[in-house]
Amino acid sequence: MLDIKRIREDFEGVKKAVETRGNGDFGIEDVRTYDLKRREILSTVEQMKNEQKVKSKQIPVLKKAGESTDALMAEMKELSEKIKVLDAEVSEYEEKLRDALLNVPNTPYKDVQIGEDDSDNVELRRWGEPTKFDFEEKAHWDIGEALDILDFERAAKIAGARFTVYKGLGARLERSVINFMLNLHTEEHGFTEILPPFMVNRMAMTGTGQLPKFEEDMFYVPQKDFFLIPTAEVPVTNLYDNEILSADQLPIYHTAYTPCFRAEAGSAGRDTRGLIRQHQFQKVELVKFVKPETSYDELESLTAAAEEVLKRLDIPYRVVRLSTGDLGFSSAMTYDIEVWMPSYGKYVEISSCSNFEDYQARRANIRFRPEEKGKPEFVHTLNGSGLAVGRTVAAILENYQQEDGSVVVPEVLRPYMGVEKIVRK
RNA sequence: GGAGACGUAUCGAAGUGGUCAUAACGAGCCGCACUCGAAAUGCGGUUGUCCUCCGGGGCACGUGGGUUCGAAUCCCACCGUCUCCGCCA
Repeated sequence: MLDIKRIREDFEGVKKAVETRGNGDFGIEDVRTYDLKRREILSTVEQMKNEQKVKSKQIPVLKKAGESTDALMAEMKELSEKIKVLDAEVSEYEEKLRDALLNVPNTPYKDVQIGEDDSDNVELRRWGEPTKFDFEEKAHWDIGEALDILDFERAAKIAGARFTVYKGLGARLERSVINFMLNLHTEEHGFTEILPPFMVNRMAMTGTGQLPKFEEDMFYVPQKDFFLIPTAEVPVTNLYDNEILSADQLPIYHTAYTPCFRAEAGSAGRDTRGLIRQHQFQKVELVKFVKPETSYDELESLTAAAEEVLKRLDIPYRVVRLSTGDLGFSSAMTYDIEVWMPSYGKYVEISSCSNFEDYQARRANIRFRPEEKGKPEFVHTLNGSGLAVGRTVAAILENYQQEDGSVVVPEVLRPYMGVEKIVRK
């Protein structure tokens, strides 16, 4: 969430920044109202509590001296009642303030171009050229079914639409991609691997910004009030919630492989075929906890680490910077890496690398002590896919397909795959 | 799932209704003294947050409620940890 003090001091500026996302002002006017109201009552009740504290110390003294405390106790009872009423009002406004604040998104970074949606995203660079074929290329779902390595029909029987069964070398390809990515990030990019729970509680979901606004996008386990994680960002970022880290612990780099679960509410009819949009998909995530002054450099290196996966797989991609209108709720700036997908005839998102600045850290209360005796400050958090595994598999199948229906295995994956080519068995 | 114990600062731990929560006691850590240096010893320091008319004040003993003039202390719920039993990959 945003710093309430910043909203107090620069209300118009913050409001304007938030409004560049479209969709109005996200109730930021209410934030100001509740904040004012809360502070007004708080000052009064705190004075009364001070009086209560001072006077109640006289009671044991009077008792010891054998004097009557009746008059004082009666007076204190009255005071106590008043405090109770005002305390309830303070809590009420505090809760309203927090709710309102949780529904205000992050303010975009100054470098982010103002725009309405993804059509205003800016392409920053391209790597490689879109793959050309001298035969009629097929989509990955057709390739996968023909090779008997992807089975969408049987997945639908046991779970429903938007699920996939991987089989044989298909399952092995998915696993190879995961291991390749994890090894690259841990061995060459300095990330420490985490294997987190795949379900989290409400507080974790709120810490990274999925709740309270996006509950309908999540799979929910009512029995325990758990949510299936929509991304490893949630468990991994919240690893350090309510902690004060020491300065020499930073930066912290974590990578995690997890399945991700998304209800895909409201996206019916989009990407209905293949691996692109699933209720469950696998992902290797990159998460960073850094000092504020370094976070934009860290965003560059995080993005570079994710790009490196596609470079080594030798698959063409491009990097775009999202406009204010396309930016995720908690993000201040995001680079999307988009992979060339022949069946779509265009670049498709395969990673989203974001700097959340202190927005998530404030929600999850993740701080660090700048120097020995210094006051704790919020860290900056970043994350990005490194990469989405299903989409990577789809991109491999499509970009490496051969005229005879087989798929050549990218060089770097061969040690993991044990074969150079996927052919129909 | 059943029975029980526990949750206080960096750690161990005391406090079981009042005027000792920055919190006893012990350890750790930081500084100073002593020393050629170290150990030992001695002295001092060592939470966070909110409000503020910048004088000061409020809150926090796992979390949230309740009782009371007053709660770390009594009551209720929840969360977590540990032990025993049951079940189980």
